Amino acid sequence: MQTALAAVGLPPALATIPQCRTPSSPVAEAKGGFRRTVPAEDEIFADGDRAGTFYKVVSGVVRTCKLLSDGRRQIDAFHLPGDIFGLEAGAEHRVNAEAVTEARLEVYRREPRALAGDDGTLAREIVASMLKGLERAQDHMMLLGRKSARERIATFLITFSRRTACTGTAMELPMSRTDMADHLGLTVESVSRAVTQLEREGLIALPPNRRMVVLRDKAALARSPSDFGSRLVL
Amino acid sequence: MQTALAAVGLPPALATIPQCRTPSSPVAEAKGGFRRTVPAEDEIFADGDRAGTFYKVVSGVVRTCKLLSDGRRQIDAFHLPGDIFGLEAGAEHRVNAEAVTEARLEVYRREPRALAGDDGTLAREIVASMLKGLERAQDHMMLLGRKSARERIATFLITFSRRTACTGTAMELPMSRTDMADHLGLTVESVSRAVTQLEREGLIALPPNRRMVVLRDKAALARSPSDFGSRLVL
DNA sequence: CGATTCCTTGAGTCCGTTCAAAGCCCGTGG
DNA sequence: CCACGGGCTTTGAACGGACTCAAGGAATCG
Repeated sequence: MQTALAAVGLPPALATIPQCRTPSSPVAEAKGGFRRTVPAEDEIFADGDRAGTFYKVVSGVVRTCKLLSDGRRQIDAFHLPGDIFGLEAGAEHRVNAEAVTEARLEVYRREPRALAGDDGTLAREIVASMLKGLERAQDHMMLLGRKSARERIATFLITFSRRTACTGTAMELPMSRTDMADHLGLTVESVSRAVTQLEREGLIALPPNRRMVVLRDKAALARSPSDFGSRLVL
Repeated sequence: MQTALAAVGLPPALATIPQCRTPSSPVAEAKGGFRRTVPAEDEIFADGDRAGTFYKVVSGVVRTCKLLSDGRRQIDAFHLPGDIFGLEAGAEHRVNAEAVTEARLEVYRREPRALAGDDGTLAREIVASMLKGLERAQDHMMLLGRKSARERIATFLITFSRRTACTGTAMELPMSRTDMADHLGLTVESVSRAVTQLEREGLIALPPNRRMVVLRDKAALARSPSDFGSRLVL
């Protein structure tokens, strides 16, 4: 247990965190329910809601986003199975969360009581999730601030394929082009054009079903303009 | 102690974290040193370095950034006194950290030993810092993905004035225009033009010393295109 | 007081947007 | 089984905001 926490670089004692009940049954329970199933496109919580709970994705895909008063939208992240979202520093949520596909969620209460039970697994997950989220946010800020439309699509496809542990070349994109656009800081039209361009270049193939993509050359997609640092591949 | 942690919405038991020594003396110590002073523009750590330590800003300003192989740079955050930076999910740093101004830092070892001593204050700070960092990252992604140059500058000035708890209207910007550009996803020229535009509009004033700004109308600066959600001001 | 560096300004270009329309899936119902 | 309808996606043409390239100005430092 200690080693696990140490692995994410934080004190082993963190493992004592509990306070959030460990789910027991795989299906929804009476009292409040530890699980929740949300239909595609339904809201999970809204910006401004009291942040009394947070969630872990069991299956499906969730998006968290912010809106400006004039309707502009920024999807800050897509959450895949295993990901934790909805944790806030303050008392209220600061993003909207919606199901992209039908999603099964594990719900955790944020309140201080109910410490008992947990063996620290969840605590470790939470910390790891926060750090991972920050890391993804940093990468995404680089994408939003400095990459071209073509690079954004290429990076997105590669990143998503890695996150879904997609082994082959075919991959399903659960979200619409509009969602991709609002995640990548582009318009739908630009997304479409960039995707088409990658297809013409032979890096990807686009089956009739537009939610599918075939990554024909992952290496080329990944090596658009490489990052410096750790995994620098020269 | 428990209440403090609960305030950030995480289990009180987190407070038991320690593992990172609490600094004792306000000046540099022999063994490894708990404090470190870095001259302006000097590197603190680089992308790819082993992430054996993390830091808290005592005074001065620090920037963390990523680079692409072709030189494009994205500053993901400026860290002000009290902020914690350099915590990583993995074994290596994934950003570069440099001092913007001369900076005094508190250095914490990440290793699992040395649990003793801390009363949980640091643990709470770490968690709060991670959540705060994530929140700022979300806001910044909205800025990078969806806001115009003028809006980016306005948002940046307001956000920075709030973070520095700048009470009056005059504010010092410790970073160069280039740093602002690389933080806001713009070019230096665009930053300069947008700043000039805000001045012409009377929202700000620009003293001869270009590192200074006078926020003549914070309300107008803040209300560019307002966020929805929690603090919605209609 | 000169030199360097940073910041600003100008002119022209380009990428992504906007506006508009057509194409394609897919579900529905005849 | 196929025609129809609606939403999503793609494509086209023109526009515009930020970028690039290039110079000029201002402040700071030696």
